[in-house]
Amino acid sequence: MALRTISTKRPRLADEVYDQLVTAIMDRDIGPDDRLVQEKLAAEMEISRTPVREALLRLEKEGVLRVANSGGFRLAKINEDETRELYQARAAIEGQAFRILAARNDKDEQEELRKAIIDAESLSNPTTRDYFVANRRIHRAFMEAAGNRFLLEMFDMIWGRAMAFHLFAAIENANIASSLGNHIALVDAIATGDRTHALEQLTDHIQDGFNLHIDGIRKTPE
Amino acid sequence: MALRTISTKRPRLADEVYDQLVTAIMDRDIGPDDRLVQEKLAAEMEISRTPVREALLRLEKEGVLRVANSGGFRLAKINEDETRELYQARAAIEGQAFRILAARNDKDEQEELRKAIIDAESLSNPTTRDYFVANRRIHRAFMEAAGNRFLLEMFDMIWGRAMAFHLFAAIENANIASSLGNHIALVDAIATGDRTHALEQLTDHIQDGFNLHIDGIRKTPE
DNA sequence: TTTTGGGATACTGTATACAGTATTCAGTCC
DNA sequence: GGACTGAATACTGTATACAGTATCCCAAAA
Repeated sequence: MALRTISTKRPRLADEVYDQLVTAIMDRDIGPDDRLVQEKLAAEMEISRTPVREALLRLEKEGVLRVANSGGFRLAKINEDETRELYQARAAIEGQAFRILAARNDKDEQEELRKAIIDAESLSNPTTRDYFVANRRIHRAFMEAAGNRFLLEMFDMIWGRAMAFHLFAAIENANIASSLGNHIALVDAIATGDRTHALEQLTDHIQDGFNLHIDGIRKTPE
Repeated sequence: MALRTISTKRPRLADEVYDQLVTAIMDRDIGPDDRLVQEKLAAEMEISRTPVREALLRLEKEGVLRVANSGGFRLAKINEDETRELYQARAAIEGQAFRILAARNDKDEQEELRKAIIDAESLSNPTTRDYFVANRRIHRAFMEAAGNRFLLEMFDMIWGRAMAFHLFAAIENANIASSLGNHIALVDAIATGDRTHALEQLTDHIQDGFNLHIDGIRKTPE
């Protein structure tokens, strides 16, 4: 007899709260001016403060929220310097994954990646958020293929941060469509098996993204 | 009147618990066979379960602890594959920092680093833990110099994980002294201003550390 | 001896209660 | 009117209480 073990993780309200907050942030239901207060949120969701507190503290530790000086939490803000540092970190993480992929140079794997890219890019009537999500999904596919759980974890941290910082809000003001579409070229670069070349291609790609963001930020009205 | 603002962060018991657990893990007071139970810990520290719970959940999210199947938390274990992945991630993060430092090539900065290394390496009658701490401090100095807060954050994550995994326990069985002492050479590599060269030196250095660990793990009795 | 049933136990997650501190605001004095 | 004082308020952190579920253990049956 070979029965699979049942995924034995009981649902926790804290996770639910966490997810709701994250999507609320992505959907801009929570903006930089909103103050998140444990009691208020708990009342609104009709649960106790305990799980709300847990979720908020988690988001704070992740750098998504900051304690407001007058109690409660606010969205963390990011400036141009931090944006640059975030992209630098991104290059480090994703660059390593690309080196791994190019060294392995597995054709089947590359075919999978191509399919994933095409699938993610087939958007009908996309919003800015859709673009963000698709882009993230594509890049995450590369990371998953590389198969290093720590790199993947850090990837998630960085992109979660980007989400929290409303970085993609800035993109609204830029030409976002141009940032999608070069992804197949990245797979091609991996397929050459040349680690340096693959890394260069990715670095350029990320640099493009960075420039896009900076343009967007500069155009964003205060 | 110019009085300094008082560091306005109230102490939280949860942080205290967290710190105590971390040092207990590093000191091997908590081993892989111990089960950490909220109520027990709370009773022992003579506080309520709430802050204990918070600290435990944080450590779990950081990958230091795992929920034991019969309730409570256990130290997370690591195998050879994961060790390799951890070092790969390390190379990505610290490598990026080295590239930044080499590109900047600031002589004063390098002098500071040399001093920091000499200071950290002057150990009298050191234990394995002392070596680990010194090594961590040295490498962290490089990261701080690079000045990217996200890279630094990820560095802490990785080294925290290494600590939790008792990776340095494995080193006990290897020749640890040989892993210290090459750090000045790393600064020299940065000082050439050649990014590729600096990166190579670091990669070798990390590879040495990895080999040391693997040797240690293989020698470790089950 | 091995299996099965059921109750005790252990432990977590959630709710609620309590205490302490920072912030706000109204009232008072100049 | 503006500055200061003290009380009310708002909010967090910690403690305690409660409920539900998985695990363990022992007695009884096959």
